[in-house]
Amino acid sequence: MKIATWNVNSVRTRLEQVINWLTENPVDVLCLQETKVIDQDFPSLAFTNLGYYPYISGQKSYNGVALISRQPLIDVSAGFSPILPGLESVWDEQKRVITGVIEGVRIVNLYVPNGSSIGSEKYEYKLGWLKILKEYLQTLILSNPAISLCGDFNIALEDIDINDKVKIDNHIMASELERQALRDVLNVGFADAFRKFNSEGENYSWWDYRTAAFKRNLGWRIDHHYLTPMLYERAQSCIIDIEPRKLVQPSDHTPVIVEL
Amino acid sequence: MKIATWNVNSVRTRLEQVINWLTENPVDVLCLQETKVIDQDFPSLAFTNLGYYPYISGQKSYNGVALISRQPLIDVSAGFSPILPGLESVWDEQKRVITGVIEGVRIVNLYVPNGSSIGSEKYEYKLGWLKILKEYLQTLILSNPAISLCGDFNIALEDIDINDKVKIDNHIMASELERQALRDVLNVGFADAFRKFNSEGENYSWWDYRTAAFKRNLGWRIDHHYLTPMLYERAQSCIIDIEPRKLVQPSDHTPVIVEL
DNA sequence: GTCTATCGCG
DNA sequence: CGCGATAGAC
Repeated sequence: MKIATWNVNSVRTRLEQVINWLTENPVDVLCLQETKVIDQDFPSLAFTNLGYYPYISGQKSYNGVALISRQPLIDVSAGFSPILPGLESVWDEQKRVITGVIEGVRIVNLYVPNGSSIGSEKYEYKLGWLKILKEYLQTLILSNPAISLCGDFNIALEDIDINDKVKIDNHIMASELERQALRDVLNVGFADAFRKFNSEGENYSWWDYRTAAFKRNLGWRIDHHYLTPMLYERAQSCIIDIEPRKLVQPSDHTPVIVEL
Repeated sequence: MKIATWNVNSVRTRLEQVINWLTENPVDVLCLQETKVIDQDFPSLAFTNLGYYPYISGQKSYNGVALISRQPLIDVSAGFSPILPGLESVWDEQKRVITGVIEGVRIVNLYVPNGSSIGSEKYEYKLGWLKILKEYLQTLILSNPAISLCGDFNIALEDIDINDKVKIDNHIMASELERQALRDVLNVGFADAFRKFNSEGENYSWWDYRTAAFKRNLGWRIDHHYLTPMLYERAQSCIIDIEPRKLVQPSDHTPVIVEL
């Protein structure tokens, strides 16, 4: 089973690229982030025409996640609150979480808040959101220990995941508090699929649109697949496909694919 | 000599279409309106690469005119004030006039104000502008009686120039005051080149983007070539090329070409 | 740099 | 409907 994660930075603007990529790379589940579209305007037909089942959770302008699956998913839900019923609904105003089950594997697709800058209100929101995420995963794992967690985490856990032109010290997406919060999430029982197969640097999934970052390979590895132990053992490969980032009018992120 | 007028509704957005059209239709002078770009950002290179000489007068966002000539032009000037030195400079804030001479023929390229709605401030500006235009042409004609006047006039002089779905009575671009003002301009000594060759209705140069106007052929003939007597006698043809209006992302206007 | 929403304009 | 400008996000 192949699962891909891709922050497409507007599914409508990127639709042709996404459809072309999915045609060339017929993964079982494609996890999209930053779809930037309300559900009624999501271009579902383009995916159903390809034989895929789209499950979507979107909002206007910002955020938005989707699961595009070759087989129907079961136990699909969006947001934290279906799993954490007591939760204040404010945590689900931003559409950043969607999950469903295929062949016994629970796929969780995330768009972690960016955090803007260290110490900002959005930074606090990001840290708080990661705390909720931990509870969410702790709950999910009780009923199904096979979880494949992926998405745009907006965090690079190790310095090797960041190009060396960046002054990492207290940089957003690399600060100790963010890394600590993410490690705390992963301590629920997840391991990084990419690092099972590759311990090299200069493997990035995101390059800023500005300053010709892609051409100079000044990227970050912030899009991840994290697997619970059974799935981690089962994983056959995890690769970053940089081809879509080379196209004209690309997303600033590129797909990462794990094979289970 | 062939002269074309085309309101391109942003020369930058339409650049590929304009270059393709000019390659297929190598007219001697292409008169553009609504270039919507300041002079330093005008895509001159695309035209010089084709062997044309661009003469431009633009502003940010709105208006903007250009003469694209196969031969260098002489006596080029933009705005009314170079010809009417006493004029208040406010009449040249909007870039709507450019002129130059080729083979003894003075080309005048206009983007007449739209006028918004009857009785509005913009309507009064349009009427005032046409008064200045008359003085401008009266002055020009003194030193050169061979004038080819073209552009987007935003006025249909006769009901036959307007599709019959429009309630013409007191419609902007068809009101009696606008028509009177334009007739007054033409009385300086100009005749409509198109009507030398064609007396039929349903010949339009502009179709509103809204309400699928082009598909239903609900157009207006508001882009004109007006000629002083010598040139009118000399005119060989005047045709409207509706092909560019059929393209994807077209201008709402299409070229009109006169052959002298 | 790129994308979205909103606005003025036509 | 489609263009450009602007503001906010990332």
